[in-house]
Amino acid sequence: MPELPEVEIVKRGLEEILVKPAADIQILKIQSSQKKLRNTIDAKSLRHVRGQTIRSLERKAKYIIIELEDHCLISHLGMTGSWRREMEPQLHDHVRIFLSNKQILTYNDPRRFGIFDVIKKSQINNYRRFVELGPDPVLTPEFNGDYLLKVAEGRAVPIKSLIMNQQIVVGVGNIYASEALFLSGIHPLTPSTQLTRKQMNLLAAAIKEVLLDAIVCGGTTISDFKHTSGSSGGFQNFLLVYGKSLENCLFCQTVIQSQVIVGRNSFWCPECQTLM
DNA sequence: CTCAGATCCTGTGCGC
DNA sequence: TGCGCACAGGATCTGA
Repeated sequence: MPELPEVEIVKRGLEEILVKPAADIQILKIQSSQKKLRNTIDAKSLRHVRGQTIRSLERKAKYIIIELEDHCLISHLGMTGSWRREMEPQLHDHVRIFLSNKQILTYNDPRRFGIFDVIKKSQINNYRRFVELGPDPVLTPEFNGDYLLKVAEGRAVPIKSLIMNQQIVVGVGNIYASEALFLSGIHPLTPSTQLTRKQMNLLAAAIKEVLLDAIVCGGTTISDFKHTSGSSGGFQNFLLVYGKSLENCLFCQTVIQSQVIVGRNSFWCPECQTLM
């Protein structure tokens, strides 16, 4: 479900609920389903955050961080995770946060590929899931063509796999990888080592552009991505190749191809995207 | 070390 | 209508 734009939209939605109201909001209680997500939620750590005031929200890669006084709540939406503000419980609710303003914030995740963790604020830079993350294409200027050229050295992987590797660059998932490669005219199977500086410049710019455009549109809803408010995204109406196999390329009318590349379905226009 | 493939889950949609 | 299968937006582990 969620790549960088969707996570950014959810983070902004949570900000509206938790940070924007004039009065500070405290956490009264957190309940966990005790079912395993990617991690097991430590019941003891949930008790530590009782009574703490919510300070701020942050997005790091595809993670959302809710900063409290001494602790942070860290969540990752996996494939099917969502946050919503609603009193009624639903199937696959895993974390329910009872707030001092009498609202309930719930993390729901049918496939349970998501993550919910509580850590001390002082430990955030040592948090194991954060230590090997690459630069953020939206937030950091160090992500550019020169950077991609440098990290591609000695890598035999197809370029699509390279840009989906969160150690190389964060936030790009299966939809936006296909879209960015289309925008930059690069075939997804091109070996990373073979791309020129010019192509890497185009690719870095395309990644930034597509992620920012998708944020402006409120993210991409293919089947179940929802804002915290319950509304859907809009970028699915502007996808150029993802999910469009056998349709015609918008620019040249050539039939769009698809193929599984390193385990993920991939889409491209064989005319606009040439294999080197 | 690098890489491809399997794996963790549930829900949905398709063909038969 | 019902069943079985393929597939889905991610990250991590295994074994070659």
